[in-house]
Amino acid sequence: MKKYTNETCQCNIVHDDIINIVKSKMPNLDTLAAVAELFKVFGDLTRTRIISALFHGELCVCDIATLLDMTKSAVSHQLRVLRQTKVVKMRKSGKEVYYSLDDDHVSQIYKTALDHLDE
Amino acid sequence: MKKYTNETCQCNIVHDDIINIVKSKMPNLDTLAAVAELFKVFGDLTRTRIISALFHGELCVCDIATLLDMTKSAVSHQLRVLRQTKVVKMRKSGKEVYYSLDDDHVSQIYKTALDHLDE
DNA sequence: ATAACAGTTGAATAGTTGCTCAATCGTTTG
DNA sequence: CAAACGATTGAGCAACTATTCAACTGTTAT
Repeated sequence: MKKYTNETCQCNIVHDDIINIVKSKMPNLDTLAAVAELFKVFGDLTRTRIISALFHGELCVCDIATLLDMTKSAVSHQLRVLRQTKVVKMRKSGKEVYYSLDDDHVSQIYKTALDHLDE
Repeated sequence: MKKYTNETCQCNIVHDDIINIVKSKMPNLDTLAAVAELFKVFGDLTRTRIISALFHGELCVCDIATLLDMTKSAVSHQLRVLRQTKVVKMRKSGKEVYYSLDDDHVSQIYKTALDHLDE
C-alpha cells in the first residue's frame, strides 16, 4: 500500500499496485462508452416495452402504439433511437412501416436481464 | 386485418389478432419497468466504468476515483445508486470503504453487452 | 482531545431526455 | 390530381440526472 497524493480525488492512500492491474484489464474508454450507450437505449420503459413487443414478432408503428397505448409520434421518436442504435430494423410496405429486432444479441441481453430479475 | 379506430394512436388499420398474441406473451408492466430500471443503472458511462473496474476486484472509493480521474464525491454519488440497486456491495474497514460487485448476474449482463459490441 | 483523513450527503446547477403538438413526407386510393 | 392516411420530424417544454461545492460523519493517529 504505497502512499502518494492524487490531485483529482484528494486522496492520500491509494492501492496503486491493484489499480495498475485493474487499469490494464479494463476495456478502453470508447468501448465502455459504447456499452453505456447500449444500456442507455434499453434503460427506458417505453423502449423496453417496444423491444418486448418486437421480441414476439414484427409489428407496424400503429400496432406498437396501440399495444403501448401511446401516440404514434411518441412511439416513432423512440423507434428512431432504436433504429439509430441498430436495436431494431425496419421494412416498408406501402404506407406502413414494419419493425423487428435487428439481431439475436438484443434478445439475448433482454433475456439475461429478465432472468436476473426472476430471483 | 380488422379495421377499427384507436383513440390513442389515431390509427385505422391495426392487426389486432397479432396484437392480442403479442400482448398475451409480453411480461407485465412492473416486470418491464424493473428491467428498464436495471438497464438505466448500467446506462451511464461513470457507472459502467465503476462496474468494469470492480469486475476485476474489490476497490475502495479512493482507488475508483483515481482510476476514473474523478472526485470522490462524484464517485460516491454513483456508488450510492449502484448500492441501492444491489449492483454493488460494500465492506467497511477502518476509515476506508471497499466496494465489489454484488452477484454474478451483474457480471453476466456486463459481459453479454461487451460480447455484443465485439462484432 | 484534536487534527487528519476516507467517505458521505444535500443543495444547486447545467445538461440531457421523453413527450406533445403541429407541420410535413411519401404512398395509396378515389 | 387531390384527398386520405401511416409515419416521421423539429421545436418547445417539463421532468430528470450527473457533477460540483461545501459541510458533515466517523474512524484513526498524535
